[in-house]
Amino acid sequence: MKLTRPHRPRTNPLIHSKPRNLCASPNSTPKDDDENDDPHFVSNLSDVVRGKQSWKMAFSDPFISSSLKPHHVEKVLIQNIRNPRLALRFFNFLGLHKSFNHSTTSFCILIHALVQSSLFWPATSLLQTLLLRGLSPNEVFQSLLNSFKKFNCSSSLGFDLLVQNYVQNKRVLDGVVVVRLMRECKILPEVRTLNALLNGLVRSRHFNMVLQLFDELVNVGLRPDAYMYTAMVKSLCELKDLHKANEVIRYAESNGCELSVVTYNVLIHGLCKWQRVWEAVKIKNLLSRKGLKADMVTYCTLVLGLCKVQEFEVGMALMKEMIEMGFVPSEAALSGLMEGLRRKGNIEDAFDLVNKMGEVGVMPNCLLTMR
DNA sequence: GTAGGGTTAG
Repeated sequence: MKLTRPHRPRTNPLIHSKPRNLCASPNSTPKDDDENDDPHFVSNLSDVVRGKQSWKMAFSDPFISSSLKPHHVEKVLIQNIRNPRLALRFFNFLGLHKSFNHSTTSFCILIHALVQSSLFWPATSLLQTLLLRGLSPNEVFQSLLNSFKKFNCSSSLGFDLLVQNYVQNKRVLDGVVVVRLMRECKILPEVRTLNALLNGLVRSRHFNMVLQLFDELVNVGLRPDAYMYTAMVKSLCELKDLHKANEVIRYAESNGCELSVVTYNVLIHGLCKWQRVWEAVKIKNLLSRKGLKADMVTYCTLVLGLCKVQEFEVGMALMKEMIEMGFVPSEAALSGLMEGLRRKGNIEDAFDLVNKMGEVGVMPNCLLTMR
């Protein structure tokens, strides 16, 4: 239902302060308009936004609605930047109820303002809407940067949100573009943001990109954490640069970074993948010296790695060790080993394993193949 | 938020 026109329309403060350049050609850029604008119009807009009266009422005059331009809104947002919730409500009011076509600048001002107040969810949501406009990562970054500089923002998390958004939408390479632009402007992403990006790159098998990005950021002072080192080790392993993978771990250790068993498991898996199982076993044996313990993944990875090079007896020994330590082997490791033992005709060990498993209540599916 | 098990995007 449409609200009726106010009884005293002349009290609408906006009506008295319409911008002078109503007849400006539609092609004139907002920048040209800026200088000529009646400043009262914008400040009255701000008053209305902050005031108690109904926005619907104040903006019901079609003349006002039609003379309101994105650069006016930008100014109102800036004047209310300390109150991002209010600014957002106004922004949404215009967008939802007036179908107002906001400028990219308005989006960026609000995104930064919301982030400064830790209002990340609405900031992300705004960013998503902005990205629907199909801007290039370069364009979005430049717009964010302009407002970032203009308002002397204390937090650069708006840029992080952009990178995170690209990662979530599987646009990892666009995320890389943004991180590189950030670096050029001496803005460092959060370690968590970067880790999300690096893991996205690993998932999409852009391993060389992981190495490059890591170097670029460490060179400008970023301090990697265990997660970041793990992504590096994984990438190096996939690229078969096992020596460098080892070096990265040594480097992390010498820098006092507390690695978990996961990083070592990644290296162990890499070594197994390239048939360097004995080195992998060595890594596992050195874990206790670092205050770490081999876990299920360590053992299963090694057992499968040993099967790959037909070392079923050693695989069997490790399997026993892991069962003794109370781990229940994965179906994959179990089946791999059983199948190998069976093929080699080592039925004895195979049945030994079946009995051991019976004791802990696990029966491998592959028993069906052992008839 | 990082790891293993045949598994990979665009």
